[in-house]
Amino acid sequence: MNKILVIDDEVNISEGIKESLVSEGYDVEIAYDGEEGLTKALDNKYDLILLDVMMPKLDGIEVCDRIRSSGSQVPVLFLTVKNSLDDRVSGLESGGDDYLGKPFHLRELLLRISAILRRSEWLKDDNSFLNFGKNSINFKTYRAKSWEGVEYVLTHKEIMILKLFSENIDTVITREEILDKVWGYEVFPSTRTIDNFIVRLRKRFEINPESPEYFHTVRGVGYQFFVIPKEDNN
Amino acid sequence: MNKILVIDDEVNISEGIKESLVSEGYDVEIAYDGEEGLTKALDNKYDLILLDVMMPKLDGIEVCDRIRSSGSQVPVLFLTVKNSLDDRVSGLESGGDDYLGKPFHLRELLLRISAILRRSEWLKDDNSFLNFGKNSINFKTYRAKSWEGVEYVLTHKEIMILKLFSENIDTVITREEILDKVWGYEVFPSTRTIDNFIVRLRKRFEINPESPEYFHTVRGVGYQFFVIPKEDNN
DNA sequence: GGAAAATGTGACATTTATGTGACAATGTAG
DNA sequence: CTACATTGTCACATAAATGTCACATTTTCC
Repeated sequence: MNKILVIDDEVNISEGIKESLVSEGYDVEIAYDGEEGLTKALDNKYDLILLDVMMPKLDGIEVCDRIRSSGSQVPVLFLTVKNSLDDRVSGLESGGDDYLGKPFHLRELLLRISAILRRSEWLKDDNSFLNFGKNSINFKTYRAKSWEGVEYVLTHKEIMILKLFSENIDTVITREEILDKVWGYEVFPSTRTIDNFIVRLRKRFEINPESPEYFHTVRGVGYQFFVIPKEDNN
Repeated sequence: MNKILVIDDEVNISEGIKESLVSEGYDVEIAYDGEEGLTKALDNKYDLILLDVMMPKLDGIEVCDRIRSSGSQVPVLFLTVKNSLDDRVSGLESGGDDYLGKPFHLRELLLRISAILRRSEWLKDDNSFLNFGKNSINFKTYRAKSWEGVEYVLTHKEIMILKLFSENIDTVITREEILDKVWGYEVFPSTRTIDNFIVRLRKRFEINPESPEYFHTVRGVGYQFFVIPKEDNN
């Protein structure tokens, strides 16, 4: 069950939200000011934080900054009053967080929450390893060891692409699907970008990048990843 | 072809969306207010509904709720204006809906639509295989095994044509239909091209390409594909 | 605030799936 | 049986897709 922390000093709002979320099956806790919220958030046990921007003591932006500087990557959805949306919020928004202007449709809130959780769920699964040939990838630590024994620390996008491949071994994946899953809907890099990431992966993990064994091109469509099963030489 | 219903009272927006979607190969209808939209939606013949939240007469949330309470599970993608007012707490039930804030990038809209349709297609039926005689085609991996045990990696067009056949077994398909479905509306190769693809398919999958068992010519019209059911030799 | 890393873009080289046309074979109408 | 239209088949041309690199831009981290 997904755990959500609501940080909002307006009791009727936070209680209302809690009630709705609970009835949707979420596990919800409330904090009534920034300090309390920050303390709870640092427990690091939530899947999502709903954060009011305007609060006494410690405002939402500040709370978020501190959460981030503690190293936590938990998604934060800001609740802002219309027109008080200051620039700092929109800046943060692009960093993976989202915001919703108050007052809002409850339904819209629910939709956003489920969208955010759906996305963050993706990297969380514990299929944390991928081995192909003599290469191995650890999705939790972002580390990889290539066939020639070189250790790499992979970047976020590299890991995401590998993760997508690892979940769709053998399947032809279109560039569009890769964009959807890895980049999301709101950014539109050119499809050449994908090709470039493939090039990098090949350089690292293919013995002959020119005639790939694992990362195959499917002309006119996208890419396809096979794992050639390890031979058991017992 | 996927049918999409657009419900939006802003004519320039809905027309614009329609135009783009049509050029992407979707079949689109528009409703200009909630009531009309609801009526059409209840026909239950759409694969996806794009629904503006703010509309006269009957707002989007209400329309969606009524669609849901009619028992329909059609995916609904809301188009919401960020910061929109109206804090009415509505009946809520998130049936796999998504939302998109206006104004939005056209490309983002298209991506979401194709993602949603892909998802619901997936649920429908797993048409990822085709077997005829001793041949087998895997549409996910683009691989095929012929009757004589040869493995082929098929190209995109080959797969698309086979897919078309597999969805229209026993039906005579005209060359024009093949062009529409496989090549789309914006390219016009000569119809001889199709014949060539048929030749290739026959070479690969027919025991006697000269007297085909599966890929039949229908003179003056097009082609027709049968699957001769596998004999169970118990 | 600046350096380093990550990501994105565009130009150019390379590859190849697709498309074309010539000609052969085949079916069909009269 | 003949003539004409349609389709089969092949070899080859080519436009479009991808590979590749160097550099631009953005983000991250001290």
